[in-house]
Order: sequence, then C-alpha cells, then structure tokens
Amino acid sequence: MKKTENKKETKRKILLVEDDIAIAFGLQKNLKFEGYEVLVATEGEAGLERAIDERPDLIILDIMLPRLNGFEICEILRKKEIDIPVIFLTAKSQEVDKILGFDLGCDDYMTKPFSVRELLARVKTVLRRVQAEEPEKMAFGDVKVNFTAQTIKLRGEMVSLTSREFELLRLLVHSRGKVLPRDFILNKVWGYNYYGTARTIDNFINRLRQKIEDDVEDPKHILTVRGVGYKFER
Amino acid sequence: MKKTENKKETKRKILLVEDDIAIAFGLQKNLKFEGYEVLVATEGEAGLERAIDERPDLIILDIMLPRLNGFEICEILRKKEIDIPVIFLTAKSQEVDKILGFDLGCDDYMTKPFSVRELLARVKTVLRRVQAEEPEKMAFGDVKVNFTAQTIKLRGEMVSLTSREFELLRLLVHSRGKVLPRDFILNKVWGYNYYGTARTIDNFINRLRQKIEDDVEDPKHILTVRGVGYKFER
DNA sequence: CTGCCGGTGACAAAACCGTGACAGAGCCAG
DNA sequence: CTGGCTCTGTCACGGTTTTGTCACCGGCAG
Repeated sequence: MKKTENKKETKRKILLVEDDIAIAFGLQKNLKFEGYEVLVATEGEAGLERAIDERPDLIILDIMLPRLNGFEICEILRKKEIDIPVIFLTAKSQEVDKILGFDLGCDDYMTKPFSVRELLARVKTVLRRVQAEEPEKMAFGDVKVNFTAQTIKLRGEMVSLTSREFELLRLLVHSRGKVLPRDFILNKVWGYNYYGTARTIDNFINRLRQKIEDDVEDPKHILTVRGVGYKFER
Repeated sequence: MKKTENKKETKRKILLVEDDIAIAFGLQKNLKFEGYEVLVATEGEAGLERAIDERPDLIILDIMLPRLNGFEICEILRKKEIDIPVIFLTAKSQEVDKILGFDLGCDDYMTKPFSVRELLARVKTVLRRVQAEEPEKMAFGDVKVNFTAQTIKLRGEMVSLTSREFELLRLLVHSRGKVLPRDFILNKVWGYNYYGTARTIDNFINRLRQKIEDDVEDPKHILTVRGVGYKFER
C-alpha cells in the first residue's frame, strides 16, 4: 500500500473523476488552492480504483464517463460499504431526477455549467457535515480521545499515537460493543485491496493496548474474541 | 440534498428534556419534520419519569435543568439498567469535560449554540448505530444475551462465552421450546460434515449451564431430554 | 545518516476444543 | 423392588489452533 502524504494536519482528500480535461484541471487547481489534497481520474475505472485504494474524504463524480459511469461507480462503492460522500456533476438536468431517484446516498449534485465558487461552498458543507457526525471528543475509563487532534490523554497525560494506531482506535471506538472480525478490521483500516497478515493487526492491537490499557495482561477495553477478532468496550 | 424520507421502519421516539421553551419548541418542530415522534419535558423529574414510562429510542438531554439535572437523570437511568442512548446539550464548554469525565455512557454531546442541522445528523447517526445492535438482544430469567457483542449478562454481571459456546446458546435460544436432537445440534453448530462424539455436545451443554444456570443440578433453561437431546426454555 | 513507522516472521504462551474415563442417574424388565 | 443396561454429567488431559510478543527489516522523512 502506498501512502503519498503524511497527514499530520488533517488535509482533506478529494477525488475528482471527470473526463473533460479542461474542467478537471480547473477544478483541481481551485480545490488545491482551498487547501485540499486532490486526486484526479479521467475515466470511470481508474476513478473507482482510486476511490477504493485511496479512500478520499469526498468524491466529485461526473456522470458521463468513459468505461464506467458515475452511477455505476457510486453503486459499486455502496455495495462494498464504502461510505464516501459523493457530489455528482451532470450536464443534463434530466439526470438530476435519476440522481434523486437512485437514492445512492448521494450528498449533493451540481448541473453544468456550474459556478466554481458554489461547488467549493458545497464541498465545504458536505465535508463539515460528514466530519460533524463524529463527535470531537470522547472518553472511556480514564482515557480521553480527541478525534480532531488525533491525540489521546491517559489520566491527563498525553500519549501519542501513530496515524495507523489512531485509525484502528477510531474504528474500535466507533463500533464499540461489536465484535469486529479480523478481515473486517483489515478492510476498514488497511483498505480493501490490502492483504496483510493476521500478525499485523495483532501487533497494532498490542501497541494500542500498551498505550491505553492499565494492565496489558488483563485489558479492560480492547478485548480479544478468540477465533474471530477484537472488540472494544468502554 | 435531502435524503428521501424512509418510513418503512416504525417511527422512532425521541424524548427531549430542555427547559428553555424556545429551544425545546424549535427542536421539537424540526425533529417532527424529520419524521420522529417527539416527547418533551421541561424539567428534570418529569423527564426522568417519561424516560422510564415511555422508553424512547433516544433522549436529548439538557444538563442545566430544574429539579434534577441531566447528569443525575442519566445516572439514574443507568443504575436502572435502562440503556437508552443520550445526547447531552450543554451551554458551557467546560461541562464537556464533565460529560466525558463522568463516563455515563453518553453517546454524544453538543454545545450550545449548536446547528440544528448538525444535531439532526447526530440523532440520525446515534439511532442508526443502536438500531444496528438492537435486534440482537434478548433476555430470559436473569440472563441477558447480546448477540453482537457475543456476551451475556447474568444478573448484571458480564460472563464471557467462547465462540463455540455462544453458537450453541444461539441455536438453543432461537429454537426455544423445541427439542433439539443431538445430531441436529451437531449439524447446526459443528457443521454438516463433522462427526463428533456425543460427549462433545454434553460437555458444551455443561459449560453453558455452569455459566448461565443458577443451580446446575437443577437447570431451569437448558433442559435434558433423555434419549434425544436438549431443549431450551426461558 | 538516523530515527520513526509500519509490516513480517518466529516463537512462546494461552485458550479452546474434543476425547476418554468414570460415576451416577434414569429406565425397564423381570 | 431390584439388577442391569443405557444415557448423561463431569472431570482432567493433551493436541491443536490462535494470539501475544519480540526482534528485525525496509522505506521514508527530516
């Protein structure tokens, strides 16, 4: 798996799938200027692939695309339970009905020609909304997690987590009470096309435990479910 | 864009406890518009009472309240083992630490002034989350089974089961009242191409009894049907 | 270059599962 | 009622699988 950028500051990653080179280029420039990290794909399959590999925070998706259209991409992503918000771009207003009827969980759409300024505003709104679904902070035991700062405090003392560790913790915390099978964890944290060994997860679980459990021998929060995976309890 | 309203599930019931009439009224209207059934209480005791009587799916709880504050309400509910998710509302950001520190199992919180849109989003998130776990619970005697967490509670105390034990229990519970022959159990829990001995099942039944029966000598739930197999009664 | 991070493999430790042994309970025939 | 047969409850043990942990390596950034 490739990591193109170290995101210590949480730069939001946007995937733009648009076959009209001029539009793609213009938007990319504008989005970058606004401080986003921008990935571009100019045809459907590549777009889908990048969406799966890179897990952007948002996808701006043209509908008319070579090889695989916007609807199809969106549908495939939903089937894979990849819930990335999507803003559709469309030239034909009749497609709007389709977008609405489809109920793909699309977050917004714009009809061409559109104002770049307006698109930027919507991008901002969608991202804020998505981000807002996650509380900024939460606590369990004597651990406080700050999701926006990507830090945790253990009895008031800062403990630093690497980004991978934090992603894992986030997943665990969000699915508290549920048993998470290993392959599920792999998919969510490491990505769908990644094939690591079981050891990898165990190791990260171990590192997390070292950092947040009082007694690593007898963990209170990150619990092992033998033969399946792990489970988080507060 | 608004997501099309989904009405096929039963209407979710939300209890709003908030003493500021203006806020209460505004929120109520918005929540109703989103298709929720909304109960309102404007002071603490009434809120607690309604929570107990009506068992809403979610409580939105102001902290500063006449007669009984939000923390207290939450605590009482937890003591009674009424596990309704709570979203706290607070005016002071310093109270956030308290919410976190309290560790009441609060599901989320918002500081005033907050965006109604954001609150609605969180309501949705929390409900979706609990709905995902909800149907996976059941109780008999003084045993509570949580299927997603793969755990059971015996008189409030967590008891851990191994996966195999849990599978067996699940089968028993799901076919309660029916007599399950040994070979049937073997097929269901151990798989169709598995040939174990009778002892195996008996052993697991035994282990289960140890964990959930008050008096193992005289089991109330997992009953032996001599010459055939076992039967579960609640 | 050096230090951090992420990932792998090896090995030890623990948990779990299944079996056999045995005792005691249940059932039936005599 | 009783003896004998069968079935079940229970225990302890060992093999197997899964997990915890450590050491190490390569890549990347500073």
